[in-house]
Amino acid sequence: MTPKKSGGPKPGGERRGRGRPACFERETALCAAMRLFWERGYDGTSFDDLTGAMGISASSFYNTFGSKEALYHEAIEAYLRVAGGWFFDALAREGGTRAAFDALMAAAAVEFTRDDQPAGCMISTAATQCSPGQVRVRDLLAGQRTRADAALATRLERGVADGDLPESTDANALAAFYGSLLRGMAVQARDGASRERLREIARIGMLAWPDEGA
Amino acid sequence: MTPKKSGGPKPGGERRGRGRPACFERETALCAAMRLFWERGYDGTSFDDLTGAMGISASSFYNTFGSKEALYHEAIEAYLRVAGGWFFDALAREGGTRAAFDALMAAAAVEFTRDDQPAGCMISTAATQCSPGQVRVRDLLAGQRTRADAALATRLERGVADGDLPESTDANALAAFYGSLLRGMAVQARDGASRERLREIARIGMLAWPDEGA
DNA sequence: GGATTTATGGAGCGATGACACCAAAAAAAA
DNA sequence: TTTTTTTTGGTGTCATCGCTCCATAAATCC
Repeated sequence: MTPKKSGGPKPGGERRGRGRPACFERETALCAAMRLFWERGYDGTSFDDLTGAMGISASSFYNTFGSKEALYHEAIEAYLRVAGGWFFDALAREGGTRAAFDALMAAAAVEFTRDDQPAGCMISTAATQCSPGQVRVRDLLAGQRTRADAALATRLERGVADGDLPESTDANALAAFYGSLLRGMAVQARDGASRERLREIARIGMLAWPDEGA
Repeated sequence: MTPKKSGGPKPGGERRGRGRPACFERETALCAAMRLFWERGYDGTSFDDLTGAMGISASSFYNTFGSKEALYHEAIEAYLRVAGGWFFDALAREGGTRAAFDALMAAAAVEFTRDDQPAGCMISTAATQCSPGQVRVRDLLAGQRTRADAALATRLERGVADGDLPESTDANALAAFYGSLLRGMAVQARDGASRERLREIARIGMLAWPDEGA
């Protein structure tokens, strides 16, 4: 255990161990799994599907990711990090609250219909119906959806505080409305709706924005 | 093979055959299957789950309904007939177009949160993500959703013709908006949202109704 | 180079999936 | 009662599921 390591002990996140190095990149494999889960859902994606798309063997899979369910957890995190950034970006953006939601809904129309990704949203439409054995996965997804709505509500509350919205605004109800609309748009996208059609839905959704006079 | 049939060949729909009568009612068993599919989805529901809930054996199942997929088709029809009537009733109701959609959205909030039924909608949230092997089921569901949106659009077009909506109204886009919102509400219901919360979402959705002045 | 450490491919496990078959049972018709 | 028709329970089949084990290959450290 003399500190004469070859290069550095752990230069960043890259592990420089002693044994044989892996012949795949963890992040790349994870993204492949994410796309597959996104496209097919949790139990629509089999072990063999996963190892095939990730380009690794069953044993590599198991001692790198632990289990299918653990991988799904990581895939969700990867989704939020890699493909779901637009959601949080729109909420964090400068400018008025209405402009933020306008941008959010417009971004959803674009992101749900990218031809380099599966249609719709990985989380919005996942595990809404499932067998008793997958109740943990369902609760995980339901929790993520609740958190998304909570993020919307937080932004709306800030809008009320900033004077962008009437004092009488029910931020939780309005957040639930926009959250519902986003999820419905995700289903439409999955069923093949065009970007323009989603953009229209988003535009109509903004007509429900609380009036100053309300 | 003498043509001396017993009495009447098929008096109505009630089959009075010669052999042993079934010890279960077809409709009752079908409804039990519908509820199970509604709660757990197509592949979240196993053969054994079904036969158990329906109270019949595997062979009775097979020669009464043909296959799991054929039963699912029948369950969808049963859903539309038994539990989905409110949708078409609201669209067919007397009065203005806006009142019809108001009633529709209010009914959705009620129907999605009945304690004598699974939460949400059997069709809205089903098979949005699935394996390649279940593409037929997915297309069936997507088709039903498309038909629902088409029904909304037809009613809206009538509204335009009746003068209830501005000539400039894009009926297809507006139908897609309300269709999306309904599906999002179904997801919320599945995640445990209360009837009052859904009622609020529906109310906000009606704020997007086209202005006469638009 | 030799020892050590780690990843890899492949075979195989028990469980469950949907479905199929068959002899026995039950009820109407003759 | 006998015949005919149909349902029924039980058992079996074949595929797939997620997962595990083990001998081997490939790197690093001494």
